[in-house]
Amino acid sequence: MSLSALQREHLKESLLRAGLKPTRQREHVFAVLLGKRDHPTVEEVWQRSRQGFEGISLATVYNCLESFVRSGVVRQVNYEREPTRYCPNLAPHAHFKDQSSGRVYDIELPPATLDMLRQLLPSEFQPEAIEISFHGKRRRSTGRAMN
Amino acid sequence: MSLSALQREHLKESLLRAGLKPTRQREHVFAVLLGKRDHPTVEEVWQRSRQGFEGISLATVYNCLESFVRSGVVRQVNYEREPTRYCPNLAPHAHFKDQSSGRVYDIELPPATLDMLRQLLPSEFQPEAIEISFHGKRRRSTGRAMN
DNA sequence: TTGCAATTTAGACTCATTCTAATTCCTAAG
DNA sequence: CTTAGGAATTAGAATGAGTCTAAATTGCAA
Repeated sequence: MSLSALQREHLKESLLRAGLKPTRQREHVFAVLLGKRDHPTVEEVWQRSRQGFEGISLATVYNCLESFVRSGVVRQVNYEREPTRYCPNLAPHAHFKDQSSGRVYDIELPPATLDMLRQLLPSEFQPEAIEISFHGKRRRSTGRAMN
Repeated sequence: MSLSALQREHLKESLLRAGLKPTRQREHVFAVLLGKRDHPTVEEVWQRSRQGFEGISLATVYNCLESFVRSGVVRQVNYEREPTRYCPNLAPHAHFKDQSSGRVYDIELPPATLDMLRQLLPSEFQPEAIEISFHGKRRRSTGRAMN
């Protein structure tokens, strides 16, 4: 439930590079985010953060998450107009939302796929981000558990 | 600014298939949507609809747009948490949002691309929709105007 | 120590969207 | 031509995720 030295260092550097300070709250919220590989909403991050950080405020959790996004250590995930979710997986990936459970899964994305998508753009479009999201149903798996 | 017989028929059928009624308001709002090939917000659709339909209410515009989405004649486009936009282009396509102007462009999507994306999913995931959105900057074009 | 700028905080506020309850509209039956 | 009933429309209230504000706190550097 707490950061490794490496993770702490990574966070610190990323924040500083963005002109932000590594604070107790930010370290704690980041640890919470890494502690469970799902895609929690702000509210969920807040609930989890309060265990281990007495009295941290919702506003602070909003601020922390925004600072993570600004410093590039976390991604935002939006589905329709539901509450924004946060994702500490930095590798390029898409998202799949299972409409029965509401859960969001990461789908690995080969670099070639991104390249191919970029090629679809007329040359005057310069993409800075590509977002790919599926939604549908997830059948009972035949293989082993995932996530 | 008004529907062709074909378009009117298409709308009517689609609504009926979804168990909804073709009404004056729905026809008008649909015509407004087809009348300009951009990606208007509800508020924008409302403003446009009031010219030509005295006193149509915002709630009705919300209802109409929802009925179009439910009957499959229009797509929703969401960027971050900005107001939802609506898109009458039914061909498979991605969206590109120009962060300087705020404008959203349609990017044509070859069927092969969608197939390739579907292949990335483990077999237990059954997608019903795939959404691809770019955002970035659009340079001064070297070619002819687009849209 | 002191000063200062960033951060945290509680609570007020915003605003897109949804809900509610009353009216209006259509259609089909009598 | 009425009438009944269900859907659609409407104005306005309610919701709720997210943002803003202003005051208190923190942590660092002079």
